[in-house]
Amino acid sequence: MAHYYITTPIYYVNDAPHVGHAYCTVNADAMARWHRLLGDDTKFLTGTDEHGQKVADAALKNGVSPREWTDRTSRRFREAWDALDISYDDFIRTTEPRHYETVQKFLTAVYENGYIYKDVYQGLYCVSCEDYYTRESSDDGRCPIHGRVLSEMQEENWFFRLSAFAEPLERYYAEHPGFVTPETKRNEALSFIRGGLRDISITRTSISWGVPVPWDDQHVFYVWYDALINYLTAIGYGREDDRTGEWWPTSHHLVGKEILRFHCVWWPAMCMAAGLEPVSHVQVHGWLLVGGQKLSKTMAAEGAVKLTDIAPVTLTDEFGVDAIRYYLLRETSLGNDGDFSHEGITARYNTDLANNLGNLVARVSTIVASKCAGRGPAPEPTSELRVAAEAAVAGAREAWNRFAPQHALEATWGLIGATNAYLESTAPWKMEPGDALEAVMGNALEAIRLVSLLATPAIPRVCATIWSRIGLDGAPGDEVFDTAAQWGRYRAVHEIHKGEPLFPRIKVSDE
RNA sequence: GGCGGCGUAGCUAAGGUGGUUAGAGCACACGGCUCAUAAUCGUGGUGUCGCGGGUUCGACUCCCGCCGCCGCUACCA
Repeated sequence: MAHYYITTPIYYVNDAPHVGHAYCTVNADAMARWHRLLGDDTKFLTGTDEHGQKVADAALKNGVSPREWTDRTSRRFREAWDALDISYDDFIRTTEPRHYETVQKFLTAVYENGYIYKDVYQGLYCVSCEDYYTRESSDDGRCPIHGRVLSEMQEENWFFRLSAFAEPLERYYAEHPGFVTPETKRNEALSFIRGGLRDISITRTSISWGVPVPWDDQHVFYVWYDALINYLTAIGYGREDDRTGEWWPTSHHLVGKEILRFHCVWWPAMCMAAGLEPVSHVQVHGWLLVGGQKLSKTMAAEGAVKLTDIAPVTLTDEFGVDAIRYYLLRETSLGNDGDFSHEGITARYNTDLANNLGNLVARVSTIVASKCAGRGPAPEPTSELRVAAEAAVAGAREAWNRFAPQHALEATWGLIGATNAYLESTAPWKMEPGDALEAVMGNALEAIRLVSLLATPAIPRVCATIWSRIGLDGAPGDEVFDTAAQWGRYRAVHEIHKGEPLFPRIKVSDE
């Protein structure tokens, strides 16, 4: 059985979960669901990053221990993912013992391979920020936030010999053309590598909220350095339950463009240094941007103006989980930035979900109820709809496989359109009950069955509802895709339940 | 400053080792249908493919310049 391992970044607990996090997580979730549908042994990992000075500070400010603070803030992410039907298999927290163990094993390997050494870090330090700035990022020697003069500070740190990996990284990129997608992001990473790599300091003595350095108990690892290793923690690297051989290196990291460098440069170099093959694929996505569009009343009432101010649950409350998932997956092509707007969600909802999908299910249900005694008839072995269905199956399969939810959904909606057109041309509402009518309705029901199968990775909840409304047992994912996707599996035994509209139209008032 | 990207119909945008009428969706208009959530089906675009040059038999697609917007430029989750 094929293995499929996909990860999101672990989100920093000091952030509140927002639409940007949801965008990435929903995309990863859809891919995980797609691979489960294919019958792959799938592991979908997400989690929270909980170390670092800022977390310790926030805990202090709130009068609780870092542990309590992260328990509280990490939980918010799980709640957001519950609201979005995120089917993660594992939720990792960097403060878990298993993570400490893996990080220490991993970095000990790097250390023993000679890629970690001690040196003095010199930098411009802002006392107020408790943070370092580079010459370039400082405001002419002053802190860009506080405006005070930065002081020259020194700290003895352990360094990672990143500079040793410029050439190995270039070779790795050359030998693995699909390592980073899309290609523009791959080029960005490569040009960074070609621009020369400097060693990086990976430990801190000034703080204690981190993973201790096993060979030097005065130090803890710098957050980014322990965070990346979470992908290995989840598969047991360096521990008794080590299953790295099963899940690695054929794995997929879905990451936002802002953390490209860490995942496409640091991380593969770290793996090489530890004697491990780097991850096989990093899929970089762009950002959703909020234009000047009007926000909904709910959103406006919460003072939302930036994407990062919009809580996912605000959206699922207003539109429903399937609508939001659909919008996030359908509206933009992964890898490019996209627009996020209330109007956009409403438009997608009304046109694609209410008018096309919801209404199709409703009209078919009604006709079957009145003319087929409420029992769905069997499809014909051949039909013009079968041609459209097979095209949709092929298109969706191909798109899901290349990490293109937008196109998978486009292909799926092609079948919805073809089915609506098929009904127009056959006009079953004018036909007398009988074989001809039954054939038409059977074909339409079969198309609906296939639509709910193809759309399941994106909108699992409503697909399961449709599945049961057309009288099928279980859920769309119960049968392996290659079998389920074949035309003609709908049988003339199913009772149809009309039910309430799946997506009641949203009235748009012009203001 | 350096590197890179973007600019295509009212809106969102696809595409292309240069080559028949530049493909879509939304919105809009007209027509059909009335099973359906005022849904659906059909038809409808004289779009300077940012501006100006160049290469070419031919460029939206290649080259140069310009304008506008945006990223990255290392230890900031």
